[in-house]
Amino acid sequence: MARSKADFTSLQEFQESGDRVYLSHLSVDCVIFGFHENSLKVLLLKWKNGPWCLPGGFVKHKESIDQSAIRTLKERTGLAEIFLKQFYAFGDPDREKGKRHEGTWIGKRFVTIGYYALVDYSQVFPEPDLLSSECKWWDVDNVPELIYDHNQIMSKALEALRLSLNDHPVGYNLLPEKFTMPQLQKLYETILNEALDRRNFQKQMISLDVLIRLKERKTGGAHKAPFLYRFDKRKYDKAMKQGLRLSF
Amino acid sequence: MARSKADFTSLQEFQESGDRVYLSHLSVDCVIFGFHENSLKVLLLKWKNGPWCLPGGFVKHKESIDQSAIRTLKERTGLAEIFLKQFYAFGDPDREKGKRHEGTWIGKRFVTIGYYALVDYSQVFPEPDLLSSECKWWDVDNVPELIYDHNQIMSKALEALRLSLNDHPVGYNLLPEKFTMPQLQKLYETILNEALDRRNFQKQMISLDVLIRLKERKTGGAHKAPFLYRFDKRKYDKAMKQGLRLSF
DNA sequence: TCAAAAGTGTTTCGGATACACCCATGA
DNA sequence: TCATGGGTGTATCCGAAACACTTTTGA
Repeated sequence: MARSKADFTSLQEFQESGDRVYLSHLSVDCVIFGFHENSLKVLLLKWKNGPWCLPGGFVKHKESIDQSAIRTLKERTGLAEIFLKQFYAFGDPDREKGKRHEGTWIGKRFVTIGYYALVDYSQVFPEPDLLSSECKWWDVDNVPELIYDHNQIMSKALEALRLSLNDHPVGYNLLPEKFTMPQLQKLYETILNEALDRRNFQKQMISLDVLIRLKERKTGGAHKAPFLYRFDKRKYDKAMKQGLRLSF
Repeated sequence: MARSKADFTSLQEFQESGDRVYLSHLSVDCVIFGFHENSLKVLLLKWKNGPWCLPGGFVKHKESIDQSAIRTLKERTGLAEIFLKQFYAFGDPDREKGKRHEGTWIGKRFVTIGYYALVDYSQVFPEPDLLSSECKWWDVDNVPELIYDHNQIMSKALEALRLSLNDHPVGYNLLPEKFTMPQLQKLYETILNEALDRRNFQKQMISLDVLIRLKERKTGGAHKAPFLYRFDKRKYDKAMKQGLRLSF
């Protein structure tokens, strides 16, 4: 799939005729979550000589907003077929306070649709684009000041993710293919920001009936070797669709 | 507040220069729920010589999307300060299949943001507008075929409303100021589309701590006179903000 | 041999569910 | 007087939460 920014050869051209390729007034912002070293990360972008922001994009004339988010994600992480969820639309007229580029296409007012994504940290090689100088992971509870209302968008995404734990499993795409129960627990604890009982957690996860315990154990570490698990993709997807009833 | 359609004196003018007043490519659609005679109703609009649809509107240049939904609601029901919630954005490029007005402003592709509202049926006097010939309440499980993807939007709104019962009270704005416990129960049963135990329901509602039982009883009907209740607005609002943990 | 992590099972408790009896009212 | 709807209380059950002991491993 083509990179959206590549439709233009310069920022100036982009500012002058974004209209030709994209719907005006409408953007998509992605809160890309990853999990690494027992903490939840977000992928952020830094504008050249500017502030940090969420990776976002615009909506092409014949593209759905979902596709637009998928494309944005692909550009930034190289990943396809990952979990992506629309969570809220942000439409205050002054949400983009301090916006520059007055008079250009990009300088118009934009309503943005927020998506959050869950990706496998270890598979991602962050890359900046035409407009940005850096792209890297930040710890969710230590993000810098972001442009416009992006801090608020991120908070709302995190809140949506937390709420989703009550009726959907999480972990596929966020963890490596094989993982241990303690790893899965750390993930939940990190998202929820609270400690959980080891034994009750295990019972609850197993009762979801989306895990397969492998014969292997994770060796190498000190202490007793934990079992490895993987998700039963079919059952996992079913649970994602149907919804569960858990409580954290 | 001015009626949005009143910014133009004719449909033609509207088609030619909607741009002047509104953001292009962006609309708002409202699923307005009411409760009457033990069934859940939606307020629908009929285009002149055309199909039924959800009341919708466009977003003015200096207006938030929320304000736009509030305005739309006001136009249709005359009501202000009622409960309104954004639930999803619909952005398929071909969601408006069969769209007319090719080449005009209104004929462009629109991404629409869905809101649902809960209103007191008895306070509403539906009125059509410039573009529509009829405006009336329909039973939610008996709506006609709607334009574009509006049936889908309505379903999604209903689903969102059902889900919200799990963590938020409902009834304020949807019921008259004073109401009986059986009325409240009917409301829940209607939204959830299932029967609930009378005694357990009452216990659950009282445990929410948002109701005030009045001295009066509802007289006039046959049989034993039920108590009247009203909501404790302060506690109700708090519960709306904080969220509850119920289960239906 | 010991500290630290991981595997597993039992008890307890509270909230949800199921259920029954009495009361008021108009027909 | 009786059918219908409304008010209230209690027993039960299931799932969540609390909790303890054993096993493995490298240091």
